Amino acid sequence: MSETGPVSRGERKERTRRRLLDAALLLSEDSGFAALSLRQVAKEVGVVPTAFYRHFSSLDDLGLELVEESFVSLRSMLREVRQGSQDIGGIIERSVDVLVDHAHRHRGHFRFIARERSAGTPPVRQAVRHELDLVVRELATDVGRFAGIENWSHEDLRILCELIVDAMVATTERLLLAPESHSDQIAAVARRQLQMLVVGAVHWGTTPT
Amino acid sequence: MSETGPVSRGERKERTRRRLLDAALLLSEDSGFAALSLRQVAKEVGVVPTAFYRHFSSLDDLGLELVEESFVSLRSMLREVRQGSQDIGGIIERSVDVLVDHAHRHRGHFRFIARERSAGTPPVRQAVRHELDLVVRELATDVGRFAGIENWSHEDLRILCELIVDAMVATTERLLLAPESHSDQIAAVARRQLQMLVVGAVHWGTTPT
DNA sequence: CCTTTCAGTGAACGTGTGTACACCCATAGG
DNA sequence: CCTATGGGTGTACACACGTTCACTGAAAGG
Repeated sequence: MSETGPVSRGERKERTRRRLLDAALLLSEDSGFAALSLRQVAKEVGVVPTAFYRHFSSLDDLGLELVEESFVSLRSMLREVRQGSQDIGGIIERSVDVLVDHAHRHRGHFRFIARERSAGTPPVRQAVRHELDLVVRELATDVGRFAGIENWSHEDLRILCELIVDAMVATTERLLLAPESHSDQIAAVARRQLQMLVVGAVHWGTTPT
Repeated sequence: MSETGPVSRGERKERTRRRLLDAALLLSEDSGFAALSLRQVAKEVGVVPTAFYRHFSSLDDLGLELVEESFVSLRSMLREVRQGSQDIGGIIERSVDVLVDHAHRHRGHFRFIARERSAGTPPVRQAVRHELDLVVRELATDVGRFAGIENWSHEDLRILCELIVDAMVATTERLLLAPESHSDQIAAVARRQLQMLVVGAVHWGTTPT
């Protein structure tokens, strides 16, 4: 718990940069990144407004950095999900558990993605949507390995994964906007929704629509 | 096309009120409702800032009004969806067509719902989420009438409809953030996603998970 | 040791913000 | 016709905003 003071100049700079990023993430919780001011962020860090420019050329610049950071968190979650049991029931169980865990541990990042995907200043929004698109693709290659799915068209696979990602983003929002005591119930709903999606996928192509 | 000038005092007031609501909706397109100022809205309407208070006690007050308006649009869409063909394939086709149509005709309202559901000032966000919850419930009573579903638990029905609504909100965002020329492709994806969900629903309970 | 680098300072600018207040004057209503 | 109502105006305030500029002083580096 000892506050190890930074030593070198570079370390000091990095430290302030971090604090700016963290402050921006924290302050945008309430009303979103677009309703954020450079001066608020600087004040929160305890630094004069002009010092901000030593680290970022604009708030949007900082925002894009937050997008990258947030998706590092998101991808670390995906990695943790991948290394697990192989039967479908177990994967769903595990995935939702990991989602709940990561959503709370990286609350700021996950909330940021869910929020700025639709709101936020245009460049930030666009960056988030682009990254989410990549995540959908990655998920598609993972999901494509499952039994009974190998012969799906690339397109159908992407469509299914888009559905999954949208549902999980919505779940994340619910998790982070409700009191933490509701987490178990929200997780139970998410599990059931994934199960429904899996049932749909398993019977896809075998059922006349 | 004739600009019928208002006559009575009440009509004049209502007209200005409308213009304020419309201006707020328009200006919040870019960066969201939370990043909006009273003065911007007043200037857009061509009225002095203090005149705003003759109609709303605060921006949030106006925002809550926009929530109500937006869900009037949303519900008019649901009504239009309901009065249609009865076979499942037809319903999906019709639903997506109506969604695309309404999303473009009431662009502001639909974008507002999708955006402020996760961003936006807390009271507005909360109002949108509450209304969406009601819509999920309404949809559940509709969907519950279908063959092969009558014996579902109330809970499973709600969970399925939450999935559907989340998917359709995500679709709406895609529709309104992409150029209108992509609408057909996005609609095709939405149809396929609804089909997958229906397949899942039809086989729900008959498949061991 | 002496110079250079550079994260952070502090004052200043023009502009935008919410809100208070006294005012105007066309319409509504007796 | 004469009064009262109430949208809308104009001015004013204290404060927040982004950005500029010249500056300081401690660490880096030859």
